[in-house]
Amino acid sequence: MALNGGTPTRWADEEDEETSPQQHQQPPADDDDDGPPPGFETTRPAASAGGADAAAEALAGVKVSEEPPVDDPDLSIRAETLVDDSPGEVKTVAADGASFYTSAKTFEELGLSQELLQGLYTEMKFERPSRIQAQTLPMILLPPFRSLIAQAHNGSGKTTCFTLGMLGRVDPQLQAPQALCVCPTRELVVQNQMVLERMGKFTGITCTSTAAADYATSRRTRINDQVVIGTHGKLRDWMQKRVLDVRNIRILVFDEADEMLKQDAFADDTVRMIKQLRQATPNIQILLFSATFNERVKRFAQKIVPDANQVFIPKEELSLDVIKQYRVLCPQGSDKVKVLKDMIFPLCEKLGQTIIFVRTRETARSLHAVMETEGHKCTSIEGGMDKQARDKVVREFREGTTKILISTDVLSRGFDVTQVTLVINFDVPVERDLRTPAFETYLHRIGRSGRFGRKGAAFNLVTGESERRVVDEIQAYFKHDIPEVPYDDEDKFVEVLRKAGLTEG
DNA sequence: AAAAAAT
Repeated sequence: MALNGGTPTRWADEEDEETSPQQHQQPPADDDDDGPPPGFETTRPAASAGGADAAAEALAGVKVSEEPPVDDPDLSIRAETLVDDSPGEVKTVAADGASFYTSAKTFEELGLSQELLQGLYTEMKFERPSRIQAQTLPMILLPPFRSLIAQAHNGSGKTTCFTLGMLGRVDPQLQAPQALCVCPTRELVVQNQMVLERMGKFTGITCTSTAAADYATSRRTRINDQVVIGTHGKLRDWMQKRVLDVRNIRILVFDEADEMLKQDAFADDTVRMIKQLRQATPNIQILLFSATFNERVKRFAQKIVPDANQVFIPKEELSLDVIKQYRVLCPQGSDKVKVLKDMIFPLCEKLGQTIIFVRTRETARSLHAVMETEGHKCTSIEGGMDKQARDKVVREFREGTTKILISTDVLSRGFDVTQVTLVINFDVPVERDLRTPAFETYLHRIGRSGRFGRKGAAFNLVTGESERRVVDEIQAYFKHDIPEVPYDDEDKFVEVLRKAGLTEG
């Protein structure tokens, strides 16, 4: 592969329109093998992570004194951090150890265009930055436009951070791709494009995506849109075919970044894409956003983007308290279906919308079939379906035409439908070995409910010893109680749902 | 064995 970095490739002859006064160092090309598997475990800690654990703990109690509009628990900042005496401000020392950032109390402080501010206020109806936005937007939008690894809770406004980041950094006069956003699923691509186009409504900035039909057929068309959003397979294809010209890309975003850096095929593509873009633009700004970064992925991210500012949340504060979580012990597998039929479906009209997560595509199909034959109306989605069918199912669910959606983990991350109040884990989330709990997946799944501080509940349907242990381990990991609800007691179900705030009476 | 791509 030409990408293998034995020699530090720097195309100094390439035009460099970067306004940043600070030339970033080329990341030390230390045995920079492709992909995570070999060099992964032996990674040295990133510079800024040295002693950061202690620092993070010391700072766990730091609060921004002014209440943000979104109820977002404490963030700890994994770069060196100090707190200014003046109220309402958090000053964060940047990864270079010299400059610092002050959290933004208003959107006005961020040097945004009038058109962009108008989009925020009139189209998005935002008033002030949420907590994660206040902290990260200055890092993203103000010189020297450093890279950023940021963790924030589900439903706390991450999308706004990177969407605004992209819009804010695009030069509206330059008709060429300048911002690139990579997502793990088609559904997220569509969703992010919708958000970006709303927010940028008055800016004239154009956006296309791999889910948009225009480019899907005509391969030779060159993309002129300033923002490009896509899944990585198709993006790589576009880059190879030179449909997508990367020479002007100044900001590269990975949504659900920990997923994109996992040791699957994703990671390889992600690392390659970063290397390729760095060759074109050495000081490209890279943003890695997710609600979850386990320790391994975190270290890998720090290696891939070593000069990044970093914002992380302690594990204990990750589990969202607003989402009430329960376990339902079902003696037989068939009792899970009974719970759906007897408890969930009859109540669904009062519940808002429900997503039922299953482990395999086959279960999604068969469970859907079973419910339909019994006269229970619902839809299902899995990655094996054709694109039009997927789009249709999602569209109907967003419109509220359908109330109950059966899904594989294709929708476990990022999918944002405000009306979802209930999540059912028909199968508890497990890793590939089918025994290890998939902690991150669990958090993302239940995070489909309780968006932006609204009510939410999650039921884990449990059959057998192995599933019970998985729930126990999830409970212990997040230090969050997952009490039992009897599978055949309708009154208890109603009571629990009422307590979770989902029904009135 | 979920997911992504395209032939």
